[in-house]
Amino acid sequence: MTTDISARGKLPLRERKKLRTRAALVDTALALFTERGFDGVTLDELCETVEVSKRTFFRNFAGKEQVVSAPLEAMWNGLRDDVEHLEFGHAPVFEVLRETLLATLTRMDDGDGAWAARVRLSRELAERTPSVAAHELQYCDRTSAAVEATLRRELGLDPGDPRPRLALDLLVASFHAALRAWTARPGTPAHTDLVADLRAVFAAVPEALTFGAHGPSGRQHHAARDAQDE
Amino acid sequence: MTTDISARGKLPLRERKKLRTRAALVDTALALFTERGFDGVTLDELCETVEVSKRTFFRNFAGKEQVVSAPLEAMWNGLRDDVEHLEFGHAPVFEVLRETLLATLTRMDDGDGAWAARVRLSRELAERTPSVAAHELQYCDRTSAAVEATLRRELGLDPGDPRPRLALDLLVASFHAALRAWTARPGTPAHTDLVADLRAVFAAVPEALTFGAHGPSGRQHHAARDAQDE
DNA sequence: GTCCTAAATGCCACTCAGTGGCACAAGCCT
DNA sequence: AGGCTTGTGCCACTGAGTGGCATTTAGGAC
Repeated sequence: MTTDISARGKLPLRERKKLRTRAALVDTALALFTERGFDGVTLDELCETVEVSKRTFFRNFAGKEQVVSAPLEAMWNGLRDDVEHLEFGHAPVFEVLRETLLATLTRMDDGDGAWAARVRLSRELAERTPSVAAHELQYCDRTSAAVEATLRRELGLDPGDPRPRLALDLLVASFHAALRAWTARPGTPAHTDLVADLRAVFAAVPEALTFGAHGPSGRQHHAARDAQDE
Repeated sequence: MTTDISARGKLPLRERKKLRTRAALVDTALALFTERGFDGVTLDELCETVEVSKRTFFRNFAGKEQVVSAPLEAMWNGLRDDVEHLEFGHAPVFEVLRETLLATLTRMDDGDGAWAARVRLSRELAERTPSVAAHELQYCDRTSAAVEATLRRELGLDPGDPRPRLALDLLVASFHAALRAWTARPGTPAHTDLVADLRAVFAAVPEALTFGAHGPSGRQHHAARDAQDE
């Protein structure tokens, strides 16, 4: 089977149909689950609405939870791929990863805010559905493990060195903090708001190790809130 | 119903029987799942072996995964409770949390290594069973959210301040890194080895933000390995 | 010790996510 | 157009998980 992508700039019909089915399942799931709850909608109902068989559903998604977390998984996949092509200079690895995640996140913007809208719905469902949250965390963890392996390989790091994984886990924690701040914003926050919130959280990272009950850092802990005025 | 604990230093029979049932389910599950895989043992089989009904199983555990992650959940519960009773001085919050987790972890040592043995089995199952790993991560995340709320309340922190959660997530990431190092040790590592590994990871934390591809930190990144010689 | 009540357990029927097998349909290539 | 590969739908099934309810067990009052 040859696929003449470069000549026609298009995926084969098979691939296009598959992507359309996936997208239809994601969008319909997010809408129905948001309206009636994750457990309030069976997969039979979802598949009937989209007019595919349940067997097809499971050919596209590993489980019910994954249809909800697909938008965020796409971003983590993007980060994993981006890190594969990174050039590491002398800068701290955490700094490089930070900029990479910001770039990856920025690139998820499809221009019409569709991705951001999906992520919002997905996030809200995750907050009220433990199994969805669990699935997302595990997917993220697995991606981090893959990225860690890349870092070790590219940087020639010792297998016992905990620093790469700590850096990655802090990167992920920052993203999750930004996501929480973003979904807590009033109204319908935009993609750019999420990027801004992530920047603000990154700015607060060094102080995560040093802030105290009463310290001289009081002025700076408004960083996350100030970013919302941009 | 009055329970005369202080007078006799004992839990009521009902509570004791319940704890015994729980422990039997955990130990049997860990043994059977380790031998035949998580998916290779049904709950019907597990309950028949322990001689309780499946209904009772679900009165004790929220799901099949939780019977595996129960030992670690006990530790996170301990940390959550310990943080409720913390005195915060002027030290950095991360430092206080660090010492608290070390104390909590140390206290999980029951003297005969039983808890550590359960955690090892649990950890190994989690590594080869995504749904177990997912459940653990979500439980941990939920506990972190509870601890974060305590920190905010006790320290009078702003709801938008990302630092407490970042500190907590870094604490958790450190524990997971230590757990991975510990289970990777040859032989049957002891409870004290886990404490040592956690100390070593904590020592590496500041550098997680600063290490680079080629930097002047090369000497210190053996901290995790040196701890294994203690 | 007896009796009553609260709490725990077991049994049962059931739902629904998830799986595997296989026939049929659709797309691709020559 | 024909043949082959890939994708889909149908179906039967398993096992985690749930709710209802009868029975058993433990606890407390007298």
